[in-house]
Amino acid sequence: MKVTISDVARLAGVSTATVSHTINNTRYVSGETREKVCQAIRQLGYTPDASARSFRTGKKKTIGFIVPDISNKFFGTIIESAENELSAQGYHLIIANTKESMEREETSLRLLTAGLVDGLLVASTMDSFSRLEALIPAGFPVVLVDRTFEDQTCPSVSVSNFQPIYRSVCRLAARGKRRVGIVGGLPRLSTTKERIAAYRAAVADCGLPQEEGLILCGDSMENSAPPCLDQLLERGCDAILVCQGLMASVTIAYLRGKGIQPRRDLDLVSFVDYDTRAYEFYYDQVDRIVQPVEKLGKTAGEQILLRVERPDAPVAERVLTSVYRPCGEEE
Amino acid sequence: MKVTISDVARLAGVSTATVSHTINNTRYVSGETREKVCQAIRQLGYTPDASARSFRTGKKKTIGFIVPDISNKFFGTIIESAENELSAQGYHLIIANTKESMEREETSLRLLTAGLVDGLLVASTMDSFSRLEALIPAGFPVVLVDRTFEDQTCPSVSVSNFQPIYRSVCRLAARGKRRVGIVGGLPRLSTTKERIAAYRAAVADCGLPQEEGLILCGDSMENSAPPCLDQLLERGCDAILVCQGLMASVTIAYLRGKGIQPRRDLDLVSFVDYDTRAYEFYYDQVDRIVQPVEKLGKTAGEQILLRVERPDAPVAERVLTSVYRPCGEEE
DNA sequence: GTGAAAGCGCTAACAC
DNA sequence: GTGTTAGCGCTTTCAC
Repeated sequence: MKVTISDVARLAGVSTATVSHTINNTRYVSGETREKVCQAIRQLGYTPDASARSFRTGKKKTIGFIVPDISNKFFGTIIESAENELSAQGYHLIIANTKESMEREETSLRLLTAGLVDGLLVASTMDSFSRLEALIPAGFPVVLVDRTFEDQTCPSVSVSNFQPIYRSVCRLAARGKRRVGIVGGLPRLSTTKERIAAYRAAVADCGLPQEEGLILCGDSMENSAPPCLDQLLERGCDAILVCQGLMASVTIAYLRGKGIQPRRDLDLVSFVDYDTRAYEFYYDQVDRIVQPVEKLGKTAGEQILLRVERPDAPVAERVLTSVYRPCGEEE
Repeated sequence: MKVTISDVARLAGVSTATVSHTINNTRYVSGETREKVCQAIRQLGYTPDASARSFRTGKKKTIGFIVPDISNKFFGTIIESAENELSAQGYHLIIANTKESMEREETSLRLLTAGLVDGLLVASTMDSFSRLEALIPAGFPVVLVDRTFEDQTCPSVSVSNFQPIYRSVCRLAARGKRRVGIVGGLPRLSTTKERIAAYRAAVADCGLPQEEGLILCGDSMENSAPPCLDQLLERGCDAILVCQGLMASVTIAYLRGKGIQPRRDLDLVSFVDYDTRAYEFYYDQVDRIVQPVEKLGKTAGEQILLRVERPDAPVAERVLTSVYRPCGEEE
């Protein structure tokens, strides 16, 4: 049978209150008593039951993370560093994978907010904040990760998109490129929208042709890049921006399959999920936009814990900066 | 304030028992009563509290997964398909990342088995089964994933290693390669040991030189491949097997950086985490060993649910088969 | 066909 | 410095 706190109390000859307090260091216990209790605990092999405890206290010591695609290294890395942060504070991480489906996200939101977790990290695939908000109980701690909304009312941690994209287009123009195409992720996502906006601004400012046909979107999953690339090539692009790490890796391999070599045949700007540098193919032949992925996860972890512990803390929108690293330039 | 089952009962004018039974379909409730209850639930916006429920029933509807490296796509994919399987049955997934540290695995085991989850999936980094077993309460449902132990007493789901490695060495020998090197993962892991054993057998059977210096191990993380490769090249290898997906990706990029091209300069056999085919670099120039990654995750999910629901089911060791796909051969 | 009520194991007033 | 005890919200016997 299961060993309970009363078994320990009985064996140690004290009350359950004392046992509880010794375990949790929540009021003074004399050295002698403490010893008896620890002794009894060891002897019985007692472990406090986590679900009884969280039922009683209302604290689950668990954070949920709703992710669009766990098998994508970008999110894998974010999860990893968030988990680091959380486990250091004694919290656990529950994962829900949506595969970029709004329905799946709805289900997960409903499930996780029903007393399963203390707070929620969400890299949302929703097309509007209201749809998300509707599923979150009032006052429930939530932090948006990577993807934001213009009208959001909860804190977020994301990455700056404007500057690196804008700069990269300028540099392409300076190199004499004229037909610059762009491949975005899912059109409804803030990341995609911001990146395309930055591209539009730069194209206009640099005096490049503003053709809607050079702006294409995939679905943020890996297999969506090739059809976009085919179209852009057909439309005579001499440079292409790929705005998502996974799609960018596929791009390089796909172009190679067609005998197209970066730099020689086509200038490429690609988002990289993280900075492997030397071990990456053509790392010296494509302009790269490096996102602070680890930092994103770590900050997300910090922020959600902050909100869980102090729900009335001011709502912050943290924006981390990505780095633009043109090929051939070190550091 | 929080809405409880008694609030619903009061508003509907029935007992809490009836409310509970209506929600859970656990005994007959007349259409009329059911209607009143549902009405009240809707009106109050009631959601049963998950932690109260799991406290009461002892069922958490949650499975833990102890993983060596979430940011590795191999495990990301396994997690994804396991989560699919679990969420379809109304279960959640808690992740713990060990980063191949035995201490971290110990902590996670202790934490997760203390009433947090109904069962555990473990891709263990332990050097012995006994060390793992010592931390698992008797009768606690556990399924080992990917990595097994000779003396294990719990069920496992893993991948066959012998045949593809053996065949690949034979084929290298047939192509006239003589100095075949191998790069394994962490030496203590079953996967590494099995792969090296298969390599040894094949080398002996094919009459190739049996040199211990051609057998090198990394740490199963991505940056460990290059030093091994340098050594093998120095020792004059004309073919190399890389026994781990992540290390294999790095290998290809690393060799390119050194101007070494697969097939032309060096034959390469590499584990691939999953079968992207066309979108992969040099997919047509390296022999590949494709592991059934999705299947591994799915089966792991199925197996742990089986054990959670019927703890006395026979202990099965499921071994899935990897496919050996020599370059240039379709299908 | 439905209700009353006893807990699940723990924490935290409150009492001494 | 320690003990008593009332619940947390739910499920589930047992009774009618």
